[in-house]
Amino acid sequence: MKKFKKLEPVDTGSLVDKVEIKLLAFFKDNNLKPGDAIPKELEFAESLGVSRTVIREALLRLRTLGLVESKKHRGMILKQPDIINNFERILDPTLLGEDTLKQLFELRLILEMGMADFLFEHKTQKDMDELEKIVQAEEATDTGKIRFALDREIAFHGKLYQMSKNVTLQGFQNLLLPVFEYVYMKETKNHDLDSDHFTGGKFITHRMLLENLKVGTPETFRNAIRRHLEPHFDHAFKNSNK
Amino acid sequence: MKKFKKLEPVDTGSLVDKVEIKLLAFFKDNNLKPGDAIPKELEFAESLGVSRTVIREALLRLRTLGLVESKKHRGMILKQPDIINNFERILDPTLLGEDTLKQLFELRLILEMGMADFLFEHKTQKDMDELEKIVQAEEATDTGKIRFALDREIAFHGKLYQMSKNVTLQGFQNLLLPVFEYVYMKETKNHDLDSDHFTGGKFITHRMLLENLKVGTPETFRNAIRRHLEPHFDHAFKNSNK
DNA sequence: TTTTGTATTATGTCATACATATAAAATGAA
DNA sequence: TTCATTTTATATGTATGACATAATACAAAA
Repeated sequence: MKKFKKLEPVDTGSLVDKVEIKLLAFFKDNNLKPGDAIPKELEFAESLGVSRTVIREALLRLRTLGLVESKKHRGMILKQPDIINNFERILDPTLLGEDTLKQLFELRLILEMGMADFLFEHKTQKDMDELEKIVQAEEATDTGKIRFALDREIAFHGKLYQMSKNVTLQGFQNLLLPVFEYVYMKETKNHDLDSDHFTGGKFITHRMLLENLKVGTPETFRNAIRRHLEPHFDHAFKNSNK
Repeated sequence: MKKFKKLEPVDTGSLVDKVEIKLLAFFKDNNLKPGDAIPKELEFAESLGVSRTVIREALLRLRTLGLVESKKHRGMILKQPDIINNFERILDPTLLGEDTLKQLFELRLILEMGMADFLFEHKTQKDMDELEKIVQAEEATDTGKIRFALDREIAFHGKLYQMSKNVTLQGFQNLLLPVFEYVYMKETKNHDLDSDHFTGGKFITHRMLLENLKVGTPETFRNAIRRHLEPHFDHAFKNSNK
């Protein structure tokens, strides 16, 4: 077979792709910041030499990602992209594959293990009081019913996320919540575990975590919550080894 | 003043919004999974009673989010949404506000603190050998130059993420990397710190982390990396208190 | 059998028109 | 002049129709 010189593949990318890149470059080059207004669709169309349709599609992508916001009928401005919000629409457990679900579940474990320092740094008395209430409420109810156990889990751990004072992290927690619920229910169903497995018995309870948060350090808290999450870690590792 | 019956506010959401919701419902109701083909634009347009323009915009959103993929000129299929990839384009530190940058930086600290268990669970000999090489390479070079210090940070910590065997987490790391670089450069510039502040001196070095990974436990490793990240935590907390 | 041509089809792009919400300008009343 | 109201200009939202183009299947030709 005769050898030919290599032939570079032609640029097959769509116009919209190119325009999107040009737009992003435009924002950067002009040092535009969130809140700044951007040119009109027709102006872009003219200066880039494409139809308004293409401009609209490129801008729509950026809008979908939250980088620009359209003030209806008045123009568009640059926006602080809200990373979290967009995920929510598509992060439906029923639309996700098993592997993705598993990874997101792991991610949640990682977040809870990692936020200890921020809890201790930012906690307030008000936070602690509220957490106390949550724990008291759950101690007052009868245990054993898995569905309620899940609700209590969410209340307690959700409060922790909130106490981190990092709204991006909180957004994440909301995002991962359906995934958590989904996997949680599957865990408890598949393996016929009683809820004690998660909230009581030999494991660290919410009460113990709360006390640790009062008198402990980030280090002691990490060790405590690690043991509290033990069954979930077990679950994550078990599946990873099959 | 005469009292009127309440007048429900009219639905002011755009057509595209509604269509997007309808499309998502369609996918769920028909139990469509990644890989399945979906109807054509014109079919949607007809059955939903709107123009092809609206259908296209709604579908474009879902494409931007990675939920559907368009096989050029052949149709569209459902896709496993690649959550991470899309955000790389817009997560440009120069386009983000200070507060978002700060939160993303914190998020990175949280991730590194939280992944210890997964490192120990999934590490392989090959991983450890590669990490050894990375550390040796950085020990062989002259220290002091901040830019190189940053490269070494990225190499070492990037490898850690990779060792977690969680690709979503790795995607996150890639996502957050520009933010990290940006904040890192600002930290070192603003406070005139020498790179020893980050890599040597009284702090935990990469070498020490590696040794810990060999003979330690998740618990000891967490404490070690916590001290390794000390200056970054300081930075995060300092800003949060002003 | 292999190659080449052709029809079909769905998305990509363009052009144009009109609807409509908003803000700014113009107008009118006090 | 000042305030309230109306008008107007404008940019996005939506609709329609057209054609280009790439992927595919299938027929025709070698």
